[in-house]
Amino acid sequence: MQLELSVDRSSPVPLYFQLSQQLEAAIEHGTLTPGSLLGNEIELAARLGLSRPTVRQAIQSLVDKGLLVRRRGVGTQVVHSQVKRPLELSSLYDDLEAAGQRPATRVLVNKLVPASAEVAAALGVAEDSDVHRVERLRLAHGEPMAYLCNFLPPGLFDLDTDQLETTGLYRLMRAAGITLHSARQSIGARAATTAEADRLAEETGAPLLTMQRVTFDDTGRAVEYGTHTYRPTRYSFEFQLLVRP
Amino acid sequence: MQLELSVDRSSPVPLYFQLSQQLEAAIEHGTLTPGSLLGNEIELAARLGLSRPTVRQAIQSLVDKGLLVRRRGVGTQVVHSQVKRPLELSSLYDDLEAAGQRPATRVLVNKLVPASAEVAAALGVAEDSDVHRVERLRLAHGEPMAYLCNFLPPGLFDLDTDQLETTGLYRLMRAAGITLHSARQSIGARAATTAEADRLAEETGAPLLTMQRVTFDDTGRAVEYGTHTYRPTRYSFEFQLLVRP
DNA sequence: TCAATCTGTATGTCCGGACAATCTGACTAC
DNA sequence: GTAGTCAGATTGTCCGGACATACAGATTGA
Repeated sequence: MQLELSVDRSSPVPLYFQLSQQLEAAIEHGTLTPGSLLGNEIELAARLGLSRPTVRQAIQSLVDKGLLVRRRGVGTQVVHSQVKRPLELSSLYDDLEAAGQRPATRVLVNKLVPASAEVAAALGVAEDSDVHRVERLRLAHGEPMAYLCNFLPPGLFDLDTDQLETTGLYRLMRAAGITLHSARQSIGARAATTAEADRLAEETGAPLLTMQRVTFDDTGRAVEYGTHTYRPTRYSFEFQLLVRP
Repeated sequence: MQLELSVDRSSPVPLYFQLSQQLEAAIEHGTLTPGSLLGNEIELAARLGLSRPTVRQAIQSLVDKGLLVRRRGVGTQVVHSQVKRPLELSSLYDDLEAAGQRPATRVLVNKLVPASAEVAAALGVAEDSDVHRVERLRLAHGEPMAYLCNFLPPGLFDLDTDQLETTGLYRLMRAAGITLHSARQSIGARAATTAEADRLAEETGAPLLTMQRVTFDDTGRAVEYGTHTYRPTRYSFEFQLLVRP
């Protein structure tokens, strides 16, 4: 049976993107079964009235996502394994929301403070210069899940406490026109101090999962530095990795 | 000043790859400074005697690596931030070796065992069928750093204890012709049991960093399932993430 | 003075074709 | 029977061109 594919040339959506989305949907939906050959590019292009480079571009984007594997002389196959999504720069808020956990946020602190040496180094600003300090408690089902402490350089965008309570920090940044580009992360663990334990309803000395992150926008500016602690009984980092070819 | 670029058409190395490597080296070396424009593609292609698609392919590969940013109507810029390497599917052995830590491995167990339900589900084999069980202690500077417990389906390759002591598991798999494709990881934390604490020279109840991982090859087979525990005072997961556009 | 418009420039998308490299499977020779 | 060889199939690389689109800065108008 042939897969039903078609493209709309009057649409402003690029042709290769239309095709890659349809293929991805077919894989997701199970119409294209794992291990099945995709059929050769030439014929596929002819069937759709597209050129081979356009078809290749569509296929390539799915190869980059890890959904397809190409083999010279063989063809293009759907990957067997259950690839869900290759690790993205995710926000805890979005993750929880996607998991249907209806996250809540309590803003504990939202003020300007002088940058410590550590924060200044991470954000690339002068020591003791003003930076935003935001402390938040993230809850799911009424239970505390994580304590988030973030520092942001001033003047980036308006840090409204009400907005911080109803959405995630990354979403606010994107809405403010900031193009996130990359982040440097560090995940570790340590025993909870008494203050940390109190905030997260754990006991002193209980194991905590920690994450530090500096996020950069596409101009190379550091736009956020965060120190987060998670309750390991409630949260763990799950992600899919791709081997870079 | 113009960057010195050249391609060797007699080389079997693809032209776009030659170019991307030279550009990457120039960025690494500082010849191309962060924020500098790369010069437009048309002229670059003309200067090198290449076509624009080839130049674009070279540039695109560096954009995918996060080293360059393209802006329509503006040009292609070198990213400011200190991108080191976007998260790879790394092996602890390679990581330690790259950090100059001269890792040592002590193989505690290397035998065939019947697969438990958990292992069978992860590897996609029948329950109670034979699988390899490998337990290793990874040390750096004579200090235990991590306890690694791995399960592998039988018949993949020869699991030699001596080789396991002198190199990493991933390197052995690659050497055996297995093409690693993706992995599903989960990073968490928990308190050490007495047995775990003894192995890692920690105290019972001390926080441990945990990682579970299933690795797949390019045919979709699960080739390895691992449960690792790390001493958080000695090890943390550090990596760079890219925002997928 | 400030805002809207225009224009140049650079990347984004798309085409059609050509040849090379590699894998699979069948055929052939020993 | 086994190993080597060959042919077909399919992706990999590369070319040259065309037009669309978006951004930045200069120009123009109010």
